[in-house]
Amino acid sequence: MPATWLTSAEQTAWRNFITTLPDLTAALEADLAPYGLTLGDYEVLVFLSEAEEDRLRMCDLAGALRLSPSGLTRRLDGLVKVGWVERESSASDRRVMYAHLTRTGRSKMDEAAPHHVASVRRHLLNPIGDEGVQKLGDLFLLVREHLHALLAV
Amino acid sequence: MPATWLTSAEQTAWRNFITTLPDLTAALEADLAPYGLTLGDYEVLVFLSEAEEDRLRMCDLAGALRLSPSGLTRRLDGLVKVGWVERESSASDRRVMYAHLTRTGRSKMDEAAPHHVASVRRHLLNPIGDEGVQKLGDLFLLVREHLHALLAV
DNA sequence: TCACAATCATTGTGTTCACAACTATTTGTG
DNA sequence: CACAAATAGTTGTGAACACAATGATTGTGA
Repeated sequence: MPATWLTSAEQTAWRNFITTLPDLTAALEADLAPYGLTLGDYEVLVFLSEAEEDRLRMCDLAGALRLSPSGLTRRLDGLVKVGWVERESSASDRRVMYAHLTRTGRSKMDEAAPHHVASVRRHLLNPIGDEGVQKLGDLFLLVREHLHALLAV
Repeated sequence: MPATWLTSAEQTAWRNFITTLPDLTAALEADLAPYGLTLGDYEVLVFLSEAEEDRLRMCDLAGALRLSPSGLTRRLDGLVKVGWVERESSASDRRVMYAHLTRTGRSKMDEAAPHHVASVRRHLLNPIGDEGVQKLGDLFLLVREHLHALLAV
């Protein structure tokens, strides 16, 4: 029966988890900074680069990034300014704006991605090893499924 | 040798991890909101409640929270305003201000903590099971050690 | 056909944060 | 003892974000 407090094992697991997270993201952010990208910007480019025709509707992209509509508008402003993303209005629905990865954005991505991947590997995947990677994926898949089940209610 | 891209297992592990994190923190935040606390505020109270004499120097607290000095000042403003934390100047070193958990802050903590613990259990610990909890602690201990080794350089 | 609700993106408004500059205090050094 | 350097905390400025309101467009039902 769930007590009102954490067991010792739960305590250390939870503590290790939340205290490490800020340091991990800071390390990834720092490795990405030399390329003129934040982690948030990079996520935008990733989603666009994997989308059909290198573009996504603003609202879909906002949902994928867990970002508010205005937050996405503002973030895209920066990427548009440097020319890595452009806005395209839809022909079929003139309400929607597409965020479209430009050719230079794609090449910027190609330049930064290997270093970011190396960064992820260095700070997270290598330290936990192959077995840890497998386990990490399993664990957060379970958490993901739980949270999705909540939303469905 | 580390390739420039992730293997399939690495890919899914990493994706599961980063896509789940925002949802997890949002769920924890939502469960804490009814008690008038943000996750950040709660962290402040936790550190203070575990400290010697329920108080910490501002700079130590900022370091523990990975917060800038100004960020901590602002965050404390809110907690001071509702009377859960108070500022105390040190007798021995007149530069330092202590953040001190008040009696009402302590009781607020006692009220909210069980629910927050239940929230952590519900959204993270239960879905991954006892074995998962153990593994989670192990994994992030390794990451933590790696990151700390970096800082030492 | 027309009105009305729903949807999509943008533009204000306020909050929170980090970075930099500043004041106050302590410590180290000649 | 005096003065420079370091440390602690606060205040100002700017960036990034969420929420609410607005403008624009679509589609649905009378």
